[in-house]
Amino acid sequence: MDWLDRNGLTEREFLEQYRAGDYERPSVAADMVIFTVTDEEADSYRRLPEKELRILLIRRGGHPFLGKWALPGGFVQPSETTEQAAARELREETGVDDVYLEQLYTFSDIGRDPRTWVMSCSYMALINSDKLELQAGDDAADASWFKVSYRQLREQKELMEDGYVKTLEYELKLSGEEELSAVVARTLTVKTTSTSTEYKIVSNNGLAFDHAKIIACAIERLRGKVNYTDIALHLMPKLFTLTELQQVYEVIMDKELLKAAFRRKVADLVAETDHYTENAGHRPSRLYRRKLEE
Amino acid sequence: MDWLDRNGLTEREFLEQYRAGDYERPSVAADMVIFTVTDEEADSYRRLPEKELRILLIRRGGHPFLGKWALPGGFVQPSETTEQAAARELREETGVDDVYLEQLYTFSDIGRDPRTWVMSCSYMALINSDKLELQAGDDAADASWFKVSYRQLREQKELMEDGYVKTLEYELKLSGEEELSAVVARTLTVKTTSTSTEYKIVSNNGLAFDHAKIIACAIERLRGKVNYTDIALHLMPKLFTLTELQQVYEVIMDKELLKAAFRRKVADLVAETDHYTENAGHRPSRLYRRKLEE
DNA sequence: ACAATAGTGTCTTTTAGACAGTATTAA
DNA sequence: TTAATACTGTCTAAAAGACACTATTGT
Repeated sequence: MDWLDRNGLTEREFLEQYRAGDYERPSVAADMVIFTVTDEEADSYRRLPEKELRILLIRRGGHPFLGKWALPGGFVQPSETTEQAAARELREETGVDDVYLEQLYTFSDIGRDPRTWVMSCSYMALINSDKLELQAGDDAADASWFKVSYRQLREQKELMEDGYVKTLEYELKLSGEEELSAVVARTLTVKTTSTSTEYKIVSNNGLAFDHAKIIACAIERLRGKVNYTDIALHLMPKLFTLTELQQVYEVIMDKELLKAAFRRKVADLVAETDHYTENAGHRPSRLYRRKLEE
Repeated sequence: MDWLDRNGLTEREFLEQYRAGDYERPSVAADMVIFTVTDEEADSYRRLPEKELRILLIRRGGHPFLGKWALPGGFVQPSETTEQAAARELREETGVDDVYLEQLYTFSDIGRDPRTWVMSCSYMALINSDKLELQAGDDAADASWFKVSYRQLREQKELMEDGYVKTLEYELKLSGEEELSAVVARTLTVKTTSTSTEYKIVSNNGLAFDHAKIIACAIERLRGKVNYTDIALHLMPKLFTLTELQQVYEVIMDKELLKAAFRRKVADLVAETDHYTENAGHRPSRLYRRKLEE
């Protein structure tokens, strides 16, 4: 059936004569928060190394934000989806393919890019330290992994006639080649009729664009999902001990967990192997792998 | 400090001479899944009316997809964020303002709009039946509320060398002025190294563009959040009974709940009032309102 | 021997599920 | 009186939190 529109055109005829209007269009970038977990140097030969949560940043070589650190990313091409663009950037930046990738949020504040109208469709990637090794031969001029810390600083609640406004301030600290920091405020406006959340960058030291917001968004998503999905297992190497897995949960949540309860909880996310750690300076530990079934 | 780039320009100079490149840019639309809950007619004077979950669709008056039903939405202007665009569309379509609004996902499949390169930044809005009343005087030519049903049809698991692929098919049925239906498949690819999810429209009867996917995404978000947030309360009028609230949870989850457990669970999301239902043909019920604190 | 981690057992507390029983209204 | 919903109490089962105890290694 070929329906005619008010000009008497079929759909095919309409599409043939269609020309994109002259109205302005935004550029759309795919920006990525790439997480990994690395080992800190151990204090003593007996002690286990501590885990660190790290993200990849790239020092900007041109204006705007020359010299500041930005998330890896780039503009989406007409021949690809935002997800494909993110995967492409990931490959270009880290040489890594086939990893966990999840869309986070699309940021579109006006003026977020001083050059022109640019939206950022942001993604989170999780890669494990195994894959990180390969990345030795990357050509990214000034890319570097930064240790992440994200802590609540302040909480404030202001009552209104019709509800209240709650402001939570978080401090984001990134330690690596330089020390970067930012304060991001999450404002929760609760009214009888509606609820809305807004993120704002309160202060920013060394990060480009609104990337502090994007990083905060990624950490919150990661923290939220860790407790009810197997997402954290994408940060683990092929074989790992349950203690290592617990350390990863702890570094993500920034909170200590009880061993027995933790093991019960992850029991059906992992499968045991017959391998053990060796030469650890203490009792060997069974190695596990991610369980696919279930 | 004014850093110079490799061409010896300060940031201000750079921005002054900057001109957006000639590369192609996408149009970005903000499309909305607007949910509300309405009462079905009661069978008997004693019986409570059943609740229905409904979304707003608009019949397309021009190509492409002439005559098909589409989500309310429109292109984002350079002077607004995607969220502002969504709020503007919502106001235009329903006359309603100040409601719960949440960004869902940005869809960017190539060819999703046959006219040109268009991404859709999708939003979910929840409005209560109180506000719906006002909407009488809307001028939307062919807008109509459709009852939503979304049920799993089939589950299939295919083992691979390196993991498995699980396909879940859901049937989306929309009943209103017409009967629309679509089957959306969620494909979960689980490999040792990565996990990814993909949505695909298997069949589609009466919906425009990839909107079946967007609606499926919205329902899944709504279902996911109902159990651990107070999101469902945004679908309730100012005053409501706990049974009504339970009906709303049930119609969202498409699942019956036990009364005692339900009441315990929502106990600290609501505040009791001194009002009661009247003339119900049975024992009156206490009316509650959404609790803002906590 | 000992310093460290590995791993398990069990008690308590909290939360969820199940179901039955009593209460109250309009017609 | 009756057909309906309103509301509460209590038992059980499952999950989470807390902590203590035993086990095993390399130096």
